[in-house]
Amino acid sequence: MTSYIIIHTQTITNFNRLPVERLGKQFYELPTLKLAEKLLGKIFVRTLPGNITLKGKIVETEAYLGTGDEACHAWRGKTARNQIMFQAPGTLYVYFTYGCHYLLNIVSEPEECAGAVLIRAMEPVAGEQFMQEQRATGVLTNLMSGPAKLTQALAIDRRHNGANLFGEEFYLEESEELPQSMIGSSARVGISKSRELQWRKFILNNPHLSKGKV
DNA sequence: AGCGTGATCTTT
DNA sequence: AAGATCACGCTG
Repeated sequence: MTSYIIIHTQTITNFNRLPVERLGKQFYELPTLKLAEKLLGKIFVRTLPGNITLKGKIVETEAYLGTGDEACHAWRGKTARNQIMFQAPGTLYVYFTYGCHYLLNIVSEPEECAGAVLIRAMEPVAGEQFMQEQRATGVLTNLMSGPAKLTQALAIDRRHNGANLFGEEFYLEESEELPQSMIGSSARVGISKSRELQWRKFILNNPHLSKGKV
């Protein structure tokens, strides 16, 4: 009799709070190209000191694979720069390029096997005010609509190379499954090698995609 | 369409 | 040691 009442109460509490699940390690244990698609629609969460929480929905990704992909930093093997790409799935690979930009990748493939998914664009979901200050613009579609824009909006830089998505500072939230009909593919942007691979994945018609291609 | 900016990798 | 390239973004 008593236990029945407790169960009833818990049910109502859970219903009202609509709990959001964080994605665990098994989520990242997918082939890189598959992971690049499954990441679309997921919510990337980044917390900062002072109770600041920034959230963005991933809308554009690119797959990079250590073997058979000359555009991948690790295609020739492990170096000081690319060693993070050989770590466990769910690790963050952040690198510096063009003298002023940081790019964010989520490491894929088993340890000692290089692979990663570049996060190319997000749609702001929370913390827009902080992002607007970081980016020095008020235009929402210009906050995270590019791989270097989103690291600036989220205050991500070389300090975060090697961090992972299983703590309080960074994690991914589950979201509704995205229908395959909403996913587009194209060649990756800004590379000269492996142009034939359609390894860029994006949510069709989303206004927060990076500029240039459809 | 052009350029800044600096780390990384390749070639001499 | 020198040179080329670069998973980009902004101005013009």
